[in-house]
Amino acid sequence: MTRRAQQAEERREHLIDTALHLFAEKGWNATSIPDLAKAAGIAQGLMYHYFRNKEELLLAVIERHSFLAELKVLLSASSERPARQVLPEVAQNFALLLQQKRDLVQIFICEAQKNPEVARHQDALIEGGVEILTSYLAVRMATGELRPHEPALTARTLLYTIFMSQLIHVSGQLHIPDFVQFLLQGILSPEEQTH
Amino acid sequence: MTRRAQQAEERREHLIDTALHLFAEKGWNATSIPDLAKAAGIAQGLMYHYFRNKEELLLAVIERHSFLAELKVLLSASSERPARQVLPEVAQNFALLLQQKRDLVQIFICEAQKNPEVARHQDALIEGGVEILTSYLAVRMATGELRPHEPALTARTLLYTIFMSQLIHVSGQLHIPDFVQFLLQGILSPEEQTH
Amino acid sequence: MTRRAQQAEERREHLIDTALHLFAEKGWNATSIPDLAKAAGIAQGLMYHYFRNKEELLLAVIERHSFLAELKVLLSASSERPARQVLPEVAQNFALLLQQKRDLVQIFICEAQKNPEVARHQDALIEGGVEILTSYLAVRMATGELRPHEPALTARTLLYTIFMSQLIHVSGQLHIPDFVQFLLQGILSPEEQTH
Amino acid sequence: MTRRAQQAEERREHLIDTALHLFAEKGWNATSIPDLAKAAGIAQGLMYHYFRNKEELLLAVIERHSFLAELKVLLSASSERPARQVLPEVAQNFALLLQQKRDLVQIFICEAQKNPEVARHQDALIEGGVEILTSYLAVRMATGELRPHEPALTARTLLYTIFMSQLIHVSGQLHIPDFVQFLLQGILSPEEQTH
DNA sequence: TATGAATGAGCGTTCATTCAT
DNA sequence: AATGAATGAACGCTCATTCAT
Repeated sequence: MTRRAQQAEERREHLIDTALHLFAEKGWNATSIPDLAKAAGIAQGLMYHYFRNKEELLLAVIERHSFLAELKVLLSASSERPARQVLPEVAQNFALLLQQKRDLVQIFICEAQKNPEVARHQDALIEGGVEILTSYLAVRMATGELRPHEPALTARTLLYTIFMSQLIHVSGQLHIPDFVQFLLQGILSPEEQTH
Repeated sequence: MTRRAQQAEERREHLIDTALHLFAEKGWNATSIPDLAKAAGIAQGLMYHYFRNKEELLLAVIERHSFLAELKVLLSASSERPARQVLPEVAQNFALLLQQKRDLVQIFICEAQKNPEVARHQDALIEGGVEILTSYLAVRMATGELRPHEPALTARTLLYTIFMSQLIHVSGQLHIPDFVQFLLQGILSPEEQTH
Repeated sequence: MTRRAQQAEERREHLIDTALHLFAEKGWNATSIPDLAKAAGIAQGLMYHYFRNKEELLLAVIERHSFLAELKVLLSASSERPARQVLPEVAQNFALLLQQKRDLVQIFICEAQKNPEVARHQDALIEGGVEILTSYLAVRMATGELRPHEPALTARTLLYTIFMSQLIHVSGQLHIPDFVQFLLQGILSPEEQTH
Repeated sequence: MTRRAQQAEERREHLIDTALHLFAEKGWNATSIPDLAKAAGIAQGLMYHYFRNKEELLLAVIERHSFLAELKVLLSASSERPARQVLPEVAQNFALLLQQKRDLVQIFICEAQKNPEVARHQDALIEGGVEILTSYLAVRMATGELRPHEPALTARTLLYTIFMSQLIHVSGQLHIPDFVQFLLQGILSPEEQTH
């Protein structure tokens, strides 16, 4: 890669990162190209050398910052370790990831209903997360640690609840370790339950 | 009230309802006053006879359509009836209510982060729901139907999960009766569990 | 005059007075009918029962508050009294009148160039003043108190200078008694004066 | 400076000049951006590339066309030449300057009371003129050409009167050479003058 | 690659005015 | 006489986008 191409690539990334913050803060619609150009320190026109238009920039932001990969790593718990150890970790890390990616999450939530492409990404992310967590739970069910039940339900309950608790800014708080314990009580095999 | 004033009141309501749909569909920001006026069949200028500006219209929409009252009725289950009967009903009805109020829910989620007044309304709604459901669960815990645990956790888990499942348009679906059964397994007293 | 007609007349006057202040403060153009109606405590529509439109209101204000009559009284000095007594009084009273009528003066100055009808009124006022003051000076010239000269010049100098000093808000001030003394005496040294 | 930048600069100046005329003709408030853009032959939006808003355009007009410098040159009469030669020239040139700058004068008079920044400029102009003319007169007083008096009074009388005679459109006219002669000489009969 | 001048449509909002009540 | 609902044009201004340089 030439020096020039490298610089261009950096500039592109910089634009995407700037856009991420602005889109999250004010929404895609309310973020203007002048805003963006000023925040990124470039001329307005230059935007259109890197992206066809404002919508493409939105998609680029989402693709660039989508965290499906991180989410998969995070949720790919070693199937040998017990759920009572793994789930609290997974839940906490998931909450942390959402916090780090709060900007993108906001964009997803607001823009998904208006833009089908965004909705596709959102769907892939959530279903990807559900799928991999479900697999893990299924294994733990097979080992007998967890009682027989529909593991996708557990996965959705865990992910949805934590997602919601991060999404909305409410005065009440969800204490995640307690929440996981609570979930576990429901799904552990009777012989695993110690109280 | 004169005929004139009555007609005016109806017009006002009609404007609010029109705005509800458009705001939900395209977002508050992307809904223009010309859009709105055309959809409502009035002149643009008339909007400002009824509302000081576009933001006040948003707040009027939220106040007019806020469903805290309905939510409270819905969640005010008779404390004498057992949770294993009541919770499935409550969950289903909550999901139905969210579906009916989908437009408002979308507005809440998108606009709450940009508009503190909207955030206040959203918070009141959610915490109101959590509170009342928590009370019911506490009673059922006192009767011994539910095992001792933190009832607010159950309330949040139930409401958040259903909320999320209505909020996002994903390919995977959450089957609500199964979800409630799953939750119940975790919180019923051992002697109540029949499987 | 019936009671009703009296009330209507009062209302009309009240509207004119309200308009006078608002027009002077913000200009005719920048004063809106809603502004005016609110300030006068009436409904917008009522304005149009009393005045055909906004421009007619402007003309009504000017006609109602034009002070040509007062000006004439003020400047109609007894021709028997000497100018060295009369002119200081006249100047001071003229300045006072302008101060009282500051609102109307502002309207004249700003609107005269855009509205020929207003210009007509302004012209009548100024030329009326000049004329009557000139007459007085002519008499005093005939008596020999004043040396032979073009009295209209004196009249204009006196009126214009005081008008300007009231019109503009400058940091420097004109002391009117000194100004009149100065006018009376001229500025050349006696030995320079050749006539 | 590149060709582009030069053209831009010219456009900016052209906009200012166009605005000067329109503002003077119709007033700042009554001059719309569409008016202006059409008169200048540009798109409306371009205005905002050159000026932050309509008020900044007004200030740019005033700064660009303010004639304090010209006024100072004009009034900086050689102190060695006698007032009876100099004052008529100064008065005539001042009147000519006001005529050339009629547009700006109109703007000053109308907008100064509503816009403090404009008022500041107006004050600077008038007081600047008064000051420099006063200095000259003081010198001529010191030489003995002019009798002892307050020279600022003469300066204000001369400038104010000429200003007013240019400002208002009245049927009567002020003959400037006669006016200056008159100022120089005073109006009392010699035998009435007591000093 | 990068600039920023230029466009024209569209924004939220205000307005003078009309008119049914 | 008095109201205030209703209109539609116009306002100041911002926008996404284009393009000559």
